[in-house]
Amino acid sequence: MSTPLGQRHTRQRDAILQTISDAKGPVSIQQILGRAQEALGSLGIATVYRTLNLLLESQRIRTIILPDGQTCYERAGLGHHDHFQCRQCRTVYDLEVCPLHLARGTIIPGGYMVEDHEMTLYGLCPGCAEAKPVAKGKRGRAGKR
Amino acid sequence: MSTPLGQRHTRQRDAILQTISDAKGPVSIQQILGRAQEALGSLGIATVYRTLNLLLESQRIRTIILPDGQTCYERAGLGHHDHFQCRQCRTVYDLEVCPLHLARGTIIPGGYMVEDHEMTLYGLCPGCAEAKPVAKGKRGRAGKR
DNA sequence: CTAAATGCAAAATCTTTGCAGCCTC
DNA sequence: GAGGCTGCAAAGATTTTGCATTTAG
Repeated sequence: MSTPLGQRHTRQRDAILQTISDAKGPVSIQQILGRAQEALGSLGIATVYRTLNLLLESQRIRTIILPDGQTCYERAGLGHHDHFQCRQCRTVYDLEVCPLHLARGTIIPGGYMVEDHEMTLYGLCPGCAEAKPVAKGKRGRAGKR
Repeated sequence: MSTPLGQRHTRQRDAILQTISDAKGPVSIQQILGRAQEALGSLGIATVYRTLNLLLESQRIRTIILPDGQTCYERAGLGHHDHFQCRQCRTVYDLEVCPLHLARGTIIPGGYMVEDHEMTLYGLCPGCAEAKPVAKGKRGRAGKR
């Protein structure tokens, strides 16, 4: 009861938190498992789940559930931000600016008083937009088959 | 190949689709099961899942996964709309107007080209706002979260 | 050396599937 | 009356938990 939880520093926890911190947006459990396994050589899925729950309890990470149902995790304390998922590479990014201009407390049509929101935007990320430069005129079908 | 799927009309399917149609927003499987059971007396959860999948395949309903992970269903063909969940009664409503003013194709800071979005707003619905008329001067439980 | 952490496998959830009997058409 | 539909229970899939062994401090 006195000691602030006898948490120990292990390679596994290190790798898991590092994986989340290194990402530029929310990452899924499978991504965490895969990337951390690369760094460790081996890692059990149960350890990942347990570690994530520990990190959640200690408020070091946050759960993000995307509209497609994918459960992801990201560092906590980043403040409000929306997410962007690229339709091409499927990567999820954190957005720096919130495109919704709606003051907290605003009442919108229907009589709803808005306090907060969660949003995921979809489209093309810079990398994919560059790799696939619009397909307006010609060969939009760049060597796909 | 000629008949449009030998689908039959049953009390169960009727009740399930009716439940979804009657709702003013997305409803969860448990809500569907509960409400349809009230109307039918009995109903197996497997039938609900099977019926929902049928309705999904025939594009009569659509799946909505809320940021809290809850999987809900709503009638299809309603066009783009965002959702609003009341913090008080937890009900999810369809919004008639989209509060995000962002033209399709707009490139936002970070270089992301936005095509679409999914958003859930949170706050107080009219009913709950009325039942709980602000708590400004009085025992305001300020800074709750 | 002691207690916490890991990893495996079993348990708990949620969703899908197999099958026998029921009910539309 | 035939074949689709329902309901139960078993099978899958995902996440959590129990326990023996390993490991941090």
